[in-house]
Amino acid sequence: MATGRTHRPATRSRGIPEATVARLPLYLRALTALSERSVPTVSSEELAAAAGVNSAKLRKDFSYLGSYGTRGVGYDVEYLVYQISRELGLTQDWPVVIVGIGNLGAALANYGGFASRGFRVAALIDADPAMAGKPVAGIAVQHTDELEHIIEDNGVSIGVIATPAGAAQQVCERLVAAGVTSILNFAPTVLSVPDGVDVRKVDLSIELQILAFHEQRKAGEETGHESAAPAPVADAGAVEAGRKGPDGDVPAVMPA
Amino acid sequence: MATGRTHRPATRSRGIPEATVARLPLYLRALTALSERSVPTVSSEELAAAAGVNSAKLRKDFSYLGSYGTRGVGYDVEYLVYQISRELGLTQDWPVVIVGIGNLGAALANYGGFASRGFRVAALIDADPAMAGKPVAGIAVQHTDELEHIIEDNGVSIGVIATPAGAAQQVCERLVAAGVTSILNFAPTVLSVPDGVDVRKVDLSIELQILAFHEQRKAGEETGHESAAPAPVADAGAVEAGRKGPDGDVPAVMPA
DNA sequence: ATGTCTTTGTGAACGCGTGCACAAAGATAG
DNA sequence: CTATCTTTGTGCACGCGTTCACAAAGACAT
Repeated sequence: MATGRTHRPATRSRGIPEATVARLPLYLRALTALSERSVPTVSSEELAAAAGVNSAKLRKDFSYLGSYGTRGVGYDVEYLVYQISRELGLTQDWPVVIVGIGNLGAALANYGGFASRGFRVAALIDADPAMAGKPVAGIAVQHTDELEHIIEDNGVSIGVIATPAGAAQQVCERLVAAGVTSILNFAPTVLSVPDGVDVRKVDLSIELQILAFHEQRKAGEETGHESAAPAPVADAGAVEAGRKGPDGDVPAVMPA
Repeated sequence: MATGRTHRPATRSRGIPEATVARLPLYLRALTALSERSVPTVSSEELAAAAGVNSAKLRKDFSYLGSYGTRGVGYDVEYLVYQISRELGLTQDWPVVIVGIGNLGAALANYGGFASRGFRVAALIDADPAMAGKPVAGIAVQHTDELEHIIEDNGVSIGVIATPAGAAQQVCERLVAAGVTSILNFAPTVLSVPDGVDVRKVDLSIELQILAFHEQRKAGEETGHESAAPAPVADAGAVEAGRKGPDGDVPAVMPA
């Protein structure tokens, strides 16, 4: 998982567990694919396989939405697509602003899946005056000065932050002050926001580090240490990848 | 949270809970910042605030690594940076390949946080012959034909998939066959992999949909429906954002 | 050396999420 | 109409993760 919810500790929304909400988009995607192939119905087993989850879990997830299946048959694909879309709020239009049009921001602006499913890029915003007016993904970039103006005029409630880490908190505060209540943060920083504002983060660096942890573990087991004692460590990994730094006792100095 | 772990149901690695592993990078980042400011020690309270978590949780997390704190004082910043780095496997070099050099792939290649902390972009791979040889982020893009060759020669065990959804599973299989055992997937598809291979996914579209769900909920509460009954729904949201589609009973047709 | 004060490390309780396993419900055939 | 077969919906138990609250440990002053 690349993100983590912030705030809202156990405030299960309307009885639908957070874990279930996080899977609904997955089901929706699988269902949309079936719909395009004109498949009329699916069983929980088939759909679960397509979404990569357990069928019992899927049935329980759907049970939170209501009884939309038919016993002995399965679920009506079209109907379920509609119900999930509605539950997720995708039957309405969500204008979104992207702040920080660097490599990543531009990539996001160009991302096709963005436009689909009710999301619409209302504006691209960047602090660099040289960027202003330049078209990215067919939309002219606007200067940060316009931020509040844009949010209010378009009724934007979802903001995407793709700025450098240093600027993220400040941008966040301006977005929130202007009326944004949901933020998707790509900057490698912890954002602090007032209650009522949702933040989800996507952090490449964290994901890689988690993978590295497991990778190291696999390599360690492979070469023999079964580690029952607290810490044999010290020479973990070094698999076939040559290089293995001077694993001394001096704290490694970490850039950025 | 933007991603979700796949496989490895309850295989707690070496006694360190998965949830803790996922937070270690967060602590490391906060600690690194402190280190750069030459702060010698931190209390669990301070560090927890910086990382955006509960102090009790942080202490319990650290307790899985060992007793690295001093009661009455706190934690030695440098020492902790080193211990966490070692635990995460960041004291060694991790060559990484990025497959799919479109907008996103290029953004990832240019991402600074990539190079830091032991990760090194070993190669950029794309299926488009026209891309071959073109430099992106100072590295010449190589053709997909070279994939197996590159993986083996560089001892790559971590792969990043930034291809279109349609190509992801196939690329994944080739990566795994060539020896990659950890995959970070940016393509909006469920990847199926053999046991022993870790997959983490980052999915923009899913994140937005989760935000939309909560956003809709907030808007609904605001305008009055406290929803005790199963489903008053139907006119959720439409806040001040003008547009509100014909919210009829015909299943919405979803592009892509 | 003794006492006070701060902060860690953890035992215990609780709640959420998952998965099993089965009863209920409906389709379908005879 | 009855029997059989399929598939949903869910009660229940279990395990992980979070949080509280406090005892133990060490620093520091006297």
